[in-house]
Amino acid sequence: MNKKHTIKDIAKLAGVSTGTVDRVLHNRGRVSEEVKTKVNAILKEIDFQPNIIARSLKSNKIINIAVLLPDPKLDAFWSPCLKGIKKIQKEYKSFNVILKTYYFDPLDNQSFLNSSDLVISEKPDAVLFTPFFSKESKQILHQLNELNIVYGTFNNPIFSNAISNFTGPDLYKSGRVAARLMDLITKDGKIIILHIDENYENATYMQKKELGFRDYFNMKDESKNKILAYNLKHTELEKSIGSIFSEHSDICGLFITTSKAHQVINVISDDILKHLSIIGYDLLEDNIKLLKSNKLQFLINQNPEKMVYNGLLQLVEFFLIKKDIPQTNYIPIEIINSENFEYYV
Amino acid sequence: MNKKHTIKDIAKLAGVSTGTVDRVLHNRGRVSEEVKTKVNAILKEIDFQPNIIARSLKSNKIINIAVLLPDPKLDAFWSPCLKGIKKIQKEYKSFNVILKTYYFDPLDNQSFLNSSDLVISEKPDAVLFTPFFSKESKQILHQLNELNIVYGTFNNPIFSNAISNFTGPDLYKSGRVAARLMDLITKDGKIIILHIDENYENATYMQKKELGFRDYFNMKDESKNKILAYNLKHTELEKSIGSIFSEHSDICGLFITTSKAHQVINVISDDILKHLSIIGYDLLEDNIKLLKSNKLQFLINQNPEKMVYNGLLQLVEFFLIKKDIPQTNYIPIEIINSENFEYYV
DNA sequence: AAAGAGTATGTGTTCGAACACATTTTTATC
DNA sequence: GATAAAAATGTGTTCGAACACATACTCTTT
Repeated sequence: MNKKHTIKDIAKLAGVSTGTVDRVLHNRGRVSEEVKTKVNAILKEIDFQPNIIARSLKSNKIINIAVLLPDPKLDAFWSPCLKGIKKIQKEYKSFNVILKTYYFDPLDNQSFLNSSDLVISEKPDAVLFTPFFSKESKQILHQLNELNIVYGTFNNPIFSNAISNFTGPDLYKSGRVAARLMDLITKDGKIIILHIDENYENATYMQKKELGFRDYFNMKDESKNKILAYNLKHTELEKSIGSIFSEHSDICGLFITTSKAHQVINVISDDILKHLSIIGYDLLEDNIKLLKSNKLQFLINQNPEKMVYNGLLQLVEFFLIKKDIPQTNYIPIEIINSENFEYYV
Repeated sequence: MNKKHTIKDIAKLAGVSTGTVDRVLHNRGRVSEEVKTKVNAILKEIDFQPNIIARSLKSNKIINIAVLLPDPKLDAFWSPCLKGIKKIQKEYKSFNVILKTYYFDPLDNQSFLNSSDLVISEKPDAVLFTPFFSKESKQILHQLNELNIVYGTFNNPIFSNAISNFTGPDLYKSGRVAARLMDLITKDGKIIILHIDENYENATYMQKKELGFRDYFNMKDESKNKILAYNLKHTELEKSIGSIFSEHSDICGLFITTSKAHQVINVISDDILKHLSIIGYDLLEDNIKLLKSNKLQFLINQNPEKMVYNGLLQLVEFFLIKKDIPQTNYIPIEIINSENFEYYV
């Protein structure tokens, strides 16, 4: 009953030739309304799924997809992305899918534009990119739309009313997950939220994490904790952290909204650390070391590999099986502690 | 440069026909040593990778895979497995992969044997099954080996020296993950490990979780907690739990090693619950309710869907691309709290 | 040297969908 | 109603690998 149907079967059922079925399937050429309706009815009835194998064997179309992301050499957070790219490449090689990777300097918005120009000049069929700098990203989106290039974005959302596609974490939820963890592992005292980043746009979406974090605590009846937030530059970390701790004596928790927890912890003395609960982001080697030595209690994994993998999968399936590309595709917010990190690296 | 080569190219290069190339590739029929060497040299030189698309289009071999697991209607833990099965089915339908699911009663080892007999009588190419009852499972393994049926096991390991394949959690690690969580959310007091299950074999591997859990605490310098373990039957839960709590006054944490946390929590009064930290397993509806209402702090997700998906993937890839089947394939130990569960259900 | 067996190699069809091309049917125009 | 143009539909080839079948070549054996 789960028999595979072919266009031949459908042709027979509809009393037409395979060519006509093909025309109906692809809205190619002309078919009389009457026949069209009949074939479509049959297609629907038996839920016809064309054999992708045969399809991609025949069509020698090559699907070129470009991936644009910050250079992993400049920020280690991005290096797991390469695994996701390789995985897709391997799985879809026989389907004539070709991926090409382009980097930019995450501290330099001109470099972002240059790389995107290069991407666009090569006229790929689709582009997956990190909308790292929001103003420039909107510019790129505009170009891609003009040229009818399919695209997806990943890692951070971009606030644009242009119809977009995004694969990544729900930042608000991410903050709530951290808050729940923090709530469970701290007693009374102040909790400090630290945003460490000099990129303004980046800071914008860090705010979402903060909002989620605060909301969790606000929604609780008892407010055992007072929550304060700071924006710090990583170049002045030691000084800033020092002054925060001298100003507040009863800090019980730190929530670091970026992958830079290791930089923060490095400038805090062990004496103080002993009484602190710290939650950070991302499985960088330096962060994992701290997890192992119990200086850091939890990491939240944004899973860059999965982001890229899922993002690319959507694009690939759009071409291969004409699957719609969803507006947003949230990936799981993964809680990591000292005992389960190895499954995620 | 990364040009795709076909057997036709190779035939031309070697000055033979495609039929001969085919014979060399598959060691089928007879080919003179001379030609064989020559063709092999060319195959190696250009690193020939046959087009799996074309291969599976042509080969009308149907790959029949049977999946044997407890009836989800009798134990809800198993129902996510069906999603994993459907996913593989959909992805590999065009590759002529056909899956068939068989159930057994998890409380009845005869039913397990009956179902496995049925599976074997249908002579599938491969079988993925839960070795739920260990003695019977060894018997099944033996039969499968005799009949040269490829197989994989999932969910729980089976302790047999027969070469096997297992997809599932590292139970020891799972215990450690729980222990780390428990350590962070409890202060001084007793921690109770509860095994709830009437199946002896099942209990055997629950021991592994207990060992991991205990080891974590043993390896710490300070031993703030005393750990006790009990085996309970779910039919006598109320009585047993009652007597445990009347015997020990300073219980601060419960670690329930099965998916039955909801049953335990239901027989504990809210007054007592308020001072308890509880960690359980698996995202059953009843458990999630408790997570939401904060009566349960953490759940560890064994991700039945992923177990089945990964297990089946290994079998499918064995047939499709002759990929070796690994001995063990541990899946991530996922930490779930009230804020991130929705990504996993 | 012819017949036959065994070995080595070549050819042709197939899988299902895509698409170019061929053919038939309908419609418009005089 | 003949003819051309346009519309509708049918047929045949192709993608790359698998495999059945056909053919060619080699070596015995009489």
